[in-house]
Amino acid sequence: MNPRAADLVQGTLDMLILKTLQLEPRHGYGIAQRIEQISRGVFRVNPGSLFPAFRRLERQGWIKAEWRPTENHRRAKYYRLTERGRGQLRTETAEWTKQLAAITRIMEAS
Amino acid sequence: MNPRAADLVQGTLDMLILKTLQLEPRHGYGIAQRIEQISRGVFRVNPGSLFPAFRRLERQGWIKAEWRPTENHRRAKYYRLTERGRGQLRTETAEWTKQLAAITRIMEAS
DNA sequence: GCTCTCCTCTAGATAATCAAGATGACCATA
DNA sequence: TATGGTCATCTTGATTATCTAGAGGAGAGC
Repeated sequence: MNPRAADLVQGTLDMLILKTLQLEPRHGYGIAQRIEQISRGVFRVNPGSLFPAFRRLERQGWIKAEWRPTENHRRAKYYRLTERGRGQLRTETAEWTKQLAAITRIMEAS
Repeated sequence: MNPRAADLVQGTLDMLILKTLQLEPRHGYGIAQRIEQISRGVFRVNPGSLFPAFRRLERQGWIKAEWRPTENHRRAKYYRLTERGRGQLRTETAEWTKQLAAITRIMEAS
């Protein structure tokens, strides 16, 4: 069996997607690629997780999709962060920081 | 509605339980209390998550249970970490560290 | 007797993820 | 023209960790 990429820490995918869109709109495939690259292969996001996440985030009004040609003259659906999406990113980042600190405290308790 | 304790980051409960047992055996209720205390109330582990986790960990041979009286002369099931459990704790800690670094890289990418 | 706290445990629902594809279009090469 | 690679979207079905919302028992204090 191949060395498998780690499963995503459940609950973080939405935050990672929003974060990935913070600077500029991207299409789904590009988002997955970016997460894989920056995580240095630790997270390999699978389409069966990615596309349901897009629908979730769209339904909440945090991202918006638009069909556009890519640089390679192919069609792709570009997602951009809405204003409410930026707010949500801040909220989720704060929550993550809090939980991270809590886990760290437990892991470092002597 | 009361300010609710944050949901556990999914996948970390097993690690937190093993960690809590690292120094000495504890009973289930005590484990939940300790996690809540050290996390300063961020995680409020609920029995419906806790006891299934115990069965999982026991089935894997990572913890072992034994009925014993508490300091208050009540019966309680004390769980202790097995040798294999200590190995598993090391493995999960390493994996968590790796994933944490990956998430941090994504969250800090400019 | 009564209630509070300690402590174990269960049933059912929810929801995020995974595995394993299908589909189609552009592009390079034979 | 045929073929195969890679870009790109999307689906179906299963798994599984968690949550909500309890039940139940037993000692302690009043």
